Amino acid sequence: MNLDELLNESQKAAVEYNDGASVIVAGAGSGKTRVLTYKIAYLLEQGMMAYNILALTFTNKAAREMRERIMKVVGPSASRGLWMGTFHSIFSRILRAEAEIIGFTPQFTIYDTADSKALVKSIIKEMGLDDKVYKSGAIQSKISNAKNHLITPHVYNSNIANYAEDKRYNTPEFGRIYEAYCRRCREANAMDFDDLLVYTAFLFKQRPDVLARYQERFQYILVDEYQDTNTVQHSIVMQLAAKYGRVCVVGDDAQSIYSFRGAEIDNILGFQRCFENCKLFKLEQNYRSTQTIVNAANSLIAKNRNQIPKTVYSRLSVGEPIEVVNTYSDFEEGYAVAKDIQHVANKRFVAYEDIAVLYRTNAQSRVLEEALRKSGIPYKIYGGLSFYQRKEIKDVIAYLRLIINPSDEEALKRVINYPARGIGDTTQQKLLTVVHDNPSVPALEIIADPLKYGVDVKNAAAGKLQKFAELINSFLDENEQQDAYHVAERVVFASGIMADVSADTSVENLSRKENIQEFLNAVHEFCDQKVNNGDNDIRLVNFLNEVSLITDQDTDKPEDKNTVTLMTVHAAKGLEFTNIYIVGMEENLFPSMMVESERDLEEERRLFYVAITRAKERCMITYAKSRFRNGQTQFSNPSRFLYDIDKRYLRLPNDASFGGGGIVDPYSMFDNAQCTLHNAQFSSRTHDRGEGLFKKREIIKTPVPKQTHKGSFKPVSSASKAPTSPQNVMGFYVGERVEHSTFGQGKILEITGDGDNRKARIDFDDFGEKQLLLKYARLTKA
DNA sequence: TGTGGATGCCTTTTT
DNA sequence: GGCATCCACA
Repeated sequence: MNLDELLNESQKAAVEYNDGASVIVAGAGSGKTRVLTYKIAYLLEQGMMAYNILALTFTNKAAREMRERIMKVVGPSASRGLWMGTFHSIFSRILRAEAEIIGFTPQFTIYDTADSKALVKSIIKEMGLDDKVYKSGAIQSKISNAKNHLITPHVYNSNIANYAEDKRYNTPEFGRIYEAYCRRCREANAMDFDDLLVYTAFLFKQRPDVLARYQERFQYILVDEYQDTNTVQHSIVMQLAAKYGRVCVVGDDAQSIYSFRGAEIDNILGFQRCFENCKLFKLEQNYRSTQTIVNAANSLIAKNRNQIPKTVYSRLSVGEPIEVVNTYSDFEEGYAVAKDIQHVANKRFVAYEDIAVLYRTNAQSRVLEEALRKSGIPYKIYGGLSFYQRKEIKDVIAYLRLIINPSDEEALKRVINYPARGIGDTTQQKLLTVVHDNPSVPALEIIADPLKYGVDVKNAAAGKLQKFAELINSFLDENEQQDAYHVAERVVFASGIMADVSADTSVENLSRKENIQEFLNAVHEFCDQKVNNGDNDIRLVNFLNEVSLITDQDTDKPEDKNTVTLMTVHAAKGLEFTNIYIVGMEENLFPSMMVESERDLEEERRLFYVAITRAKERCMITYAKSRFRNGQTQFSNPSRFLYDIDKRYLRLPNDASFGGGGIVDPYSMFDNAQCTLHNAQFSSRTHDRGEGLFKKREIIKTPVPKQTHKGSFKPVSSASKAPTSPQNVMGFYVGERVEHSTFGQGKILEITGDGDNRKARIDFDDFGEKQLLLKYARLTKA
């Protein structure tokens, strides 16, 4: 391995320094994975054993790809035993090995977010709290947030300030919910995603002997995407590296976009201070994008105050400017993108798979999808429901979970009456009360003989419970004898799931059946692969351990090849495409409406930075004047971020109009003529191109009669065509003649109110003056 | 106990 | 607009 031939100067320096701690700040497209790969290869070459190296990533996909690359460089045998995986998978492995120390069994279940929410919900219900005030989703994320900051229920409840704060927000019982939640997880022998990290951190903290073992084991620690680590992850890395200090973290503060999940950008910003003589390496040469794209992205991110100074540069061709396109509506935006895709595909011979359309929110995908479909462009949408989140798959998995961990209450609740076996809510409630009152008795034992344990049910219900217990027990027996595939197959048929799914032959049910079949195939494949690798331990428990941490990102299917990719900007991180389209570049969408602080805004800007830097050769940015959102047409201004990019790198929709400090789009003339109303009522908000432009909440909500919307917004035939006249979409103005379905024609005398409360006083020819709420009036222009 | 129409909500989401 | 959830009923 000759590093001189493989790496540039700074990459090589970063690879070769291994005496102590280091941070590698890797700009977008600077060969970060390459450096990590060769660093590990280099360590192996220097004589370090593979099993002494720990490499942590955030996704299974990243881990797998890096493992494959390392295997190619050093060969399979040298890389065998490498500890490479996600934080969650590595630490769940450690926790299973040490489970008894922290009061779990090695078969503990991993609750996904849906399980956590369901548990929170039942706790709220059992505590007799109002679920309108205590929303399970919000409570669950607050619990997650507390855990991410290593705040246990005990610590939380010892701080009176927390209680005062919760009281102020009308949720004084949060602390008790949190405590109950942790207790119930424990009783169910279950950990949520956060617990996998939290328990690891606490285990190391409380048991120096255990920590010492792992410190010896992991002689060298590498962490990818360090800008995305949260407090717990940082704490674990610190503890493991404390003894030898041989740790290397890699990341890019400019691409930190997960603070809403607890990621702390300060972890990477301040990492150097955590170790004495910590070396800092910067990878600044971008090998992905044209100079124009890199420069444009730099000029954007320069507007952020909080960052590690660096100069990313490209030595590839200058390339063409980023094209900024505005359209009247979101529909036309979709067609503008589709038209351009056809252009680059036909004229420049760019393959569809080298093209991606990126958006801020998943909700934007629908319109784009429609435009691409009607234009005959093959596409694939990332995100949405993953295979393992589908109801029928979760049902099957719940049975499997119950087999491995009969205390798993969320799984029990899911399957006890699915398929329907006459065990209704009341019976379940009565049963669960007794289960909770007897934490030392296995739930299955109570189900098998409910009357003996005082479950307050009739004989008929007791019999149904008994039968259910027998079913599960027969699965347990099967699991003693058989491999994962045979158990899963037996469950699918004997539980009645297959019969239920086969019962009706509607289209959606057909796919449910296929999904279950596909799931069985996946179990089979898992077993095959293990056996092929010489590992004959193909018990269900092994399959389940893997499956609970798997996501859809990991399942790339061959039939998805050569299609345009549609995804959120978040999902695009780490990927690259020849052509990138960034759509919906509007105020209140990108940056998001939810932005509340300078910090939030900087994160949105980084998100935009991530989006731009996905492009290798060409990037197009679009924004629409009107957009159908949450059932309403909303109007918005171009994103402030467009003004952050040095305009030397942009091709603007109307160059002449750009100089004055704001993008004035061609439709604004039209706008002024039609929207006297807006001028009169919102002049300070909509037409002030100065500071007012960037104020929050500047969307004008225009109630639109539903039918009319569809008719008037269908794009004509091609996207380039001038926009169709938006008849009754934009709102109405004083003096205008209108028509009402009951009152006939009339003239608007006055318009008052805001948003949904907007009213019009109308003088009808035949009915005289009436005051109508625009929201309901269904007026059309006469 | 299961269903259906009304009601409410709504960013991003590596595990 | 779309989806999940909930209460009212059969």
